[in-house]
Amino acid sequence: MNSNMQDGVLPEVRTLAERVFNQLQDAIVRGELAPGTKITEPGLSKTYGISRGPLREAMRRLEAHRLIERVPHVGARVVKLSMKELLELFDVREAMESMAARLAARHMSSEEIAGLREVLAFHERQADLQRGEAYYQREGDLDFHYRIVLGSHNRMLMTILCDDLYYLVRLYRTQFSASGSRPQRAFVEHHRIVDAIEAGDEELAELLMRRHVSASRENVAERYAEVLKQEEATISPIQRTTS
Amino acid sequence: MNSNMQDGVLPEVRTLAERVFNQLQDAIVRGELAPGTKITEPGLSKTYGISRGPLREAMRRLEAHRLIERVPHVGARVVKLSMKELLELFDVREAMESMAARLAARHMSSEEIAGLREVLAFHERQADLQRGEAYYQREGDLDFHYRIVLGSHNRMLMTILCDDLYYLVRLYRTQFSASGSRPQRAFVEHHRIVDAIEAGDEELAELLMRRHVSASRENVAERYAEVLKQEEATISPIQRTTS
DNA sequence: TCATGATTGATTGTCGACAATAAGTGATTG
DNA sequence: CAATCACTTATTGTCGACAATCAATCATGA
Repeated sequence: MNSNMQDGVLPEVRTLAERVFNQLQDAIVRGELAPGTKITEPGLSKTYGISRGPLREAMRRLEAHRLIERVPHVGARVVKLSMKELLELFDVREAMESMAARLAARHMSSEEIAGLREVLAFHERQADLQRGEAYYQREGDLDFHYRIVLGSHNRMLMTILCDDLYYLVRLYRTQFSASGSRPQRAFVEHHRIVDAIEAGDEELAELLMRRHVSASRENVAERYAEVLKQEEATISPIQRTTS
Repeated sequence: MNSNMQDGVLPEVRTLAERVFNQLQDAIVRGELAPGTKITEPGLSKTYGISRGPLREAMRRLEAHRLIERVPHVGARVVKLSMKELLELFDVREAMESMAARLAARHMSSEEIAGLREVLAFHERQADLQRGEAYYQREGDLDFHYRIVLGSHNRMLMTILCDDLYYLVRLYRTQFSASGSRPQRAFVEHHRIVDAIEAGDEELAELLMRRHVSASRENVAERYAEVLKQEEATISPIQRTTS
């Protein structure tokens, strides 16, 4: 079962601009185009073998998805998420995904819930096999959240979260090479959330999802504080002399 | 004091595409371009006196903001919000704006809070003068929400709400010619929310904002149910014969 | 030696024309 | 008479070229 669907229906790439948009999006999210890289239209135009017209169109869409940043008459560069912006992203996710969980508890069918349980079981099995390899766990986590958003049956929520924010989440994970967040605890939380959804307990589902995202945020913030403290102790003295 | 600021700083329209984007956005939101209207590139190109290049760029941005809908090789038309989509919009707003209120309670400076109070007072004075004229009340309501979102100091939240969703809200208000929602009660709720923010009570600010948006949603849903029931009783018999 | 100014180079913004696709119209056939 | 097919027409997708703008470099002067 293909759980990595794109916007519900596969988009049927019928135009050049769309194709190069997908290619660029992938390249950015996978880290092939490093954050901060300057994007020049003639450059990409040559590498992808198309004219600047459709390319500009693709870049406009990338800008709308916040994957690149443009300045008029100057150019575009791949976004470089700061930790501040990452924490902002978590706040938005906390708000939107907890609402998604509430709506999922209201609307999800028993088939959808069964599918959700399958996703959970599948990724736990994978996690058992390859300990330490956090990659699949991360993708699995995103799959789980993805499913619940779909279960909200709210198209606007789906668009904002799945089409916009999740690409940013994946981008962050490559940029910060963020290690998987609290594996076993996350699994337990996932199960509790599904339980609440299955019971149709909107309040609880919302609350649990909220805590889940919030805990993830705190985990990141904490790790960030450590890194910052270490830099404080090592780089700072050098910086003092050079400046 | 100009409370109708756009993205914090006025955008300094430096390019044709940007200018025509703003013009089109205004035309759509004000209802000059009726919902469902087909948009043709050569047509707009002539009316605005520019070539198709920047026009396509503007249309891409409109599409990203969900103000028009495009189908490859077919064309674009102005969005026509259904009641279902409107209720979806309210759910998203409930989630995002309650989070904004929480963050506003955490971060808003006393100057910002004072400004917020001014906005409230100003619009109440206006409402006293022109009873029945719901227009200013509606704009005032949006101003209030706008300010709180800015007070969250969360740029991602600001972008999603102020740059994307609020234009949809205004579009809805022209499409459904929605009458102002519960004037005096809304005013009371606004004051309570500001009180909570000023007290730094995150939980309460969030809860009150949530109820405020939710009540607004229920008001719309109720009104919609009435309209639906009336149509059921009048149009339906005719429809039965024609079909 | 440093600051300021003009110049050059490259990149973006804009335009008009051509090719490809889809919808509407009319004619033809079962 | 209805349905299907071909054709016409309009609209979108794509391309290459020109103009406007910005950044960097180099020269000039204090």
